[in-house]
Amino acid sequence: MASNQEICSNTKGETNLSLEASKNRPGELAEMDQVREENGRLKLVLSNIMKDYKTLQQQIDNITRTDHHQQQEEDNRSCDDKDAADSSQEEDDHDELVSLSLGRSSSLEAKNKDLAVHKVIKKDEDGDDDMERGLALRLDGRSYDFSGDDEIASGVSRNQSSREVEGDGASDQTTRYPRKDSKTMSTSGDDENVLQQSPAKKARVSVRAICSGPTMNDGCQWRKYGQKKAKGNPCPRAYYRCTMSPSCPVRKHVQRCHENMSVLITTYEGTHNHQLPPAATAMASTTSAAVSMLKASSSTSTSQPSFSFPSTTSTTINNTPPFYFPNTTLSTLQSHPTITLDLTTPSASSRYNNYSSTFFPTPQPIAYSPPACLNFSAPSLSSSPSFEHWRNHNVQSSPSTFSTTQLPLPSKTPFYQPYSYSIPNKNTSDQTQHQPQFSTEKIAAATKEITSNPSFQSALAAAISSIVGRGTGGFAGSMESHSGAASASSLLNAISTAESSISEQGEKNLRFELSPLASSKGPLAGFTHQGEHNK
DNA sequence: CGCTTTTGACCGGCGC
DNA sequence: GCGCCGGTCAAAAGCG
Repeated sequence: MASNQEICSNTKGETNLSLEASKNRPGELAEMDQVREENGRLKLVLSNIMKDYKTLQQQIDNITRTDHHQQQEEDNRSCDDKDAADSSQEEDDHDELVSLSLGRSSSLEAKNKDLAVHKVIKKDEDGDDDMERGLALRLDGRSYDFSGDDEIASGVSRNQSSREVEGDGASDQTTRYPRKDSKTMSTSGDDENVLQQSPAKKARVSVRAICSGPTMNDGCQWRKYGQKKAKGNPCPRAYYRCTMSPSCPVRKHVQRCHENMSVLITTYEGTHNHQLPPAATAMASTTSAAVSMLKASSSTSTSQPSFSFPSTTSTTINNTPPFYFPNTTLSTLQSHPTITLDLTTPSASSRYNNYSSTFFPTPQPIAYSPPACLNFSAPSLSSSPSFEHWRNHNVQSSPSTFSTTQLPLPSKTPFYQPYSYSIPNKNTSDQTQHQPQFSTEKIAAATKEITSNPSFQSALAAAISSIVGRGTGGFAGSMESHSGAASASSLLNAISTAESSISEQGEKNLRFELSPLASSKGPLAGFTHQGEHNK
């Protein structure tokens, strides 16, 4: 607050000085006007930020209180009857999930989330400028995820907010991310400060994708600063740093999988501290989201040196459902929590069957649907598509299309419900009809438009990872309860980003797969895109 | 000429 | 303490 006033007074002072100067140099009047305008804008932005902050603070308080209350209830219940508590816990979880999961908006909160995300979409329909506004709204949603002390998230939010104010946030960024020389940066990057609170090292997001080029095009500008042979892989690992801002702490390293040379493993680390082009926003924000998830996971699940989704560790701790998403693994090995997205295998059934047997405390009696799959043929993308276009487009999907009726499991399996992210579900009474409406259309339309743009693959992968990761139970209920909207918005953002990315880089024959378990046990959250794009 | 890439050296963390 | 290893630096080379 004090800083707010300070800034305001400073801006006034600057304006006065500017007026003085303008007397002497009338030629600068226009410039002064600009400065004044900018000051006004900054004030507006500041007041908006403060408003948002207060709102979020209130929400965080509410969440904290609710959580505390729930915790007490659970404790009491466990004292009464353990078995009964387990079942009721499950139901409780279910109920909680209803409020947590997007699309299962039986609670007011979930409705709000849906609404928030809906806003994003609506904004996205209007073009780039509005997409930025959408990002601002997304920021609102995202902010739910993290209380003010979560700097990882705020790193993302900062990015988004800077977009929101169309570059005026740069000064803010400068304040938060003081420029450092490269020497300092190498050992204490900004995002390291961000992660200082976390006992673990920088979290990473790793993406495995089939890519013929030396790197995936993720929309960012990278400069190679090193190459080294890593142990166990004859293929050298290339190290890149983001060059879009001199102080940007983000690094990535790229390495070919020696088992399959067509597979490129890209690992991202850190959070961008600058504005990003649309094509890079999704990856940046979602990697940050994934990092946040990892951080949350590590904070709640410390007993295992390494785990993969689904993990019951966090479930046990948080009474939240374990995550079960194919081709995604979470590892805290080497003190570097890493979320890995495998976009290279259509099915990872064997792998994840193992997981299911390993991690699921009780047999899963429910026979799940076959892998959810989207299969679309896309029309040519002659003009830049919009979400309006996407939404208006009829989805040609099989009954087994990616939908909340399959993706998430039946009510008896609350485990997977957090991932029933059909975002704009307004009618909770008719989920099967309405839930998939948004997500399916959205994704389906996106797939139609999207070609085999590797950058999109990575971006969407990261987006999905963030979505998925947030439900892993690593989050406390309160966190989780708010993560869906933000994560889903990450997905949306990824899609919108892909839109722009594609329109810029138009490529052909997208096939994006995040295949689900083909087996009976998996909650099959997978979809396949097949689209064509004629430049 | 300026920017990027290459590549050997160096550094710090970690395990033994 | 030592060695291994991942990661980074920085000078040299390459490139447009």
